[in-house]
Amino acid sequence: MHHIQPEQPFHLDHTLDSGQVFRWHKNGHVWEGIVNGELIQISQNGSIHCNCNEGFLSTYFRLNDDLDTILSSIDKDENIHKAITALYGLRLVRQDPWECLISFICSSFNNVPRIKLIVENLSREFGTQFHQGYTFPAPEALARASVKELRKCGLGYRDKYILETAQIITSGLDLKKLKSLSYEKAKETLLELPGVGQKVADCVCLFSLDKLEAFPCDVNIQKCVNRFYGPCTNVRAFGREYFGEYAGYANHYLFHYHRLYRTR
DNA sequence: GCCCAGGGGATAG
DNA sequence: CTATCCCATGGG
Repeated sequence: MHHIQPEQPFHLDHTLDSGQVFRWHKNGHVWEGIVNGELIQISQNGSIHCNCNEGFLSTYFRLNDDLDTILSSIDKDENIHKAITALYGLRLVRQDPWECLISFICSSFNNVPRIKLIVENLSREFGTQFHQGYTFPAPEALARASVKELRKCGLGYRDKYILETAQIITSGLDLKKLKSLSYEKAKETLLELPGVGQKVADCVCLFSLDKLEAFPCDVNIQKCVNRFYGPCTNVRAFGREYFGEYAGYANHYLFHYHRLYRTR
């Protein structure tokens, strides 16, 4: 077990319970998740206690992002200010692009507990078993699955999206290479995948491709923006222009705050 | 039982 | 281009 005192503001519960990741579960005071094929155990009691090294923590939890500078830059009004105050230390996570893509295709017209259920089912059925659980399925494993097998995981009508997207990836689309493209170009590529629309593409850009200006727009964010900032036809564009280069942080603070307190 | 969920695709206008 | 409609499933 390592004991680490982060230099950066870091609130573990807000970070892992905010609907950006789906393979983390809290047992008592310890969060457990399978990342890059390994079981990570992490808790926070003043300092961070974990079975991983500081390099992993820094990469996965984006500890090189200067959160105070970022939050200052998005702290534009009383509404976002309340979310920042309530959720201070919430960090965006740097996920694996493939896992992020599949997870958010599953997220459409779905709720968080059920997204978690589906992702666990997929991992159990198509991942690789190791001594502490199942890895997230490789693209090849999903690409050679049958629609019926996928449907058994609870995917519903999304089964074809998952299968066809997996087949496109295995036939030569390297998601990690999208990191080197601009936000617009990366998103354009993602939008060609079945089951990927504006919202899912923005989530993949924000949570796995380092495109911090992405401003995913779901029904919650739509309601937030309309209530706080008035009628708005293009919420994505509004978010990017209003909050700036770190609009994605503003988006996630608003999203989680709205979900916690159900401010209809 | 009922309502709804971090939407996307197809179709019509 | 925008407006509807439908989609499977199970948590709350």
